Amino acid sequence: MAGKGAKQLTFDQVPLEAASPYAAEDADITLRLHQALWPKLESEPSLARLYSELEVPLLTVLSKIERTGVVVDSAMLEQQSRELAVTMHDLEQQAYEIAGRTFNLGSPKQIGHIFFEELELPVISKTPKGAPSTAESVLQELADQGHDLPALILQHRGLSKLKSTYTDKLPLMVDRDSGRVHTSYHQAVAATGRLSSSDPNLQNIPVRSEEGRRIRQAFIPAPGYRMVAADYSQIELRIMAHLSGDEGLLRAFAEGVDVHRATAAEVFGATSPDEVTSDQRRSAKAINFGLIYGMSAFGLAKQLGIGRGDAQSYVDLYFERYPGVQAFMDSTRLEAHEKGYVETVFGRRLYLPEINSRNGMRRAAAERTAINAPMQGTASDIIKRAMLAVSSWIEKEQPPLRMMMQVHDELVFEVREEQLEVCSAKIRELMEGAAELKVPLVVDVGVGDNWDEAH
DNA sequence: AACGGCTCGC
DNA sequence: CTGCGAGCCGTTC
Repeated sequence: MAGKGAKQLTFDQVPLEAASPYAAEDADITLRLHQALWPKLESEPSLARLYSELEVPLLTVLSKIERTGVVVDSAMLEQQSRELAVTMHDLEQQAYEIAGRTFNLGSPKQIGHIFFEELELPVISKTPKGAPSTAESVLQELADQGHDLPALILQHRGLSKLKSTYTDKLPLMVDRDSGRVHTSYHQAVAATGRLSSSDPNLQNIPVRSEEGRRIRQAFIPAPGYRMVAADYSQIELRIMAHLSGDEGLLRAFAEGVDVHRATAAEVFGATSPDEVTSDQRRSAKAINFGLIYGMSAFGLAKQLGIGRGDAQSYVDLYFERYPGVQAFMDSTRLEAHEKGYVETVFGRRLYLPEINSRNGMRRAAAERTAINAPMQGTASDIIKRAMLAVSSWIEKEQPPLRMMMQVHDELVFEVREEQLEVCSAKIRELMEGAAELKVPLVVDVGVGDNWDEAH
């Protein structure tokens, strides 16, 4: 969208809109893109195809999604802002009482001074610059030790984030003409091939906390429509199964079992998945996610709040049970070192200039990226293919719906009530068929009167 | 304006 | 010492 304020857009973020007042400008940008990129792509067939058959067609689809926008109930958010202000003021007064003076609850520096100088609380960890950290995990630990002030600040921070970023800001971003909010999607920002979203970012709307989900309740369909959210189930783990070819993991997905539960049964030696405790499942889930991110045993220990030795034995046991995953990780690292890049299933490349760095930290970071990028990037390729398929169907059949948002593994639509069933089924079919992997792709489709309910 | 610290999402 | 983003506020220059 034109007319942004102070914030500077990078070249990659310049929104392209077909059939807009900027059509001539857009055509010029597209031409310059071709001139800049094509010479680097044409010699490599997979890159050339990703560009001309995926990214370029997607441009038009994204442009339409941006222009469509989504209805946000401003009155509901403004009411939430007022309620948050009251609660936050309450928390502030309580905090001043405990601290014995007033201070800015939004200032990590002032909090650090009060905690570690005045109240002499223990320093749990430090920021990269050496200051005592007051991050969420630190406040949580201090709160668990029975300190009241960290608990208050924790609560205050959560509410402050919701208010300043979402409930205050989103109503200001509703377009006067359309009455909807219109994000911008960027195709060439994230190194892995993901889209990013800004002004407003619709890819980080809260969902995990109860208060957060109230914000999603303000995202509503147009009158006569219902909200439909379709998201890929465990897509990155499925891609890990595909890329590694690990038999145990392939079998788990082929049988359609709860994969975290299956992992827990394997790693913790339960005789059947039914015996897995909720704690074991939670640990297995952390291991699975950690693998996708290239996490070390140290990181897993921190995540689970267990000893380093215990975490290492979990990881060892995991690789013993899923040897294909171990081999995949090793060969991915090797490939990254030898070629200087890694690839997705569709041949999208991520170059890793620091993979052979003499700086151990940088090299390790590049190795983690090498592990993660093929999975994150393949998932991005797949949902982009799905968006093209859905878009082609929309153009051909003109179903009564609008594609409104993409959130990495999820597509959100508003669909006329009369055609809800048939449209949902078609969306599921097109998304599940967007790629043929060694495991099935599974899409969960939810329907509701707002984005929260559709999950 | 730039940066650090933090927190929201997948 | 787990990957990829956007964006807020406070602080510093």
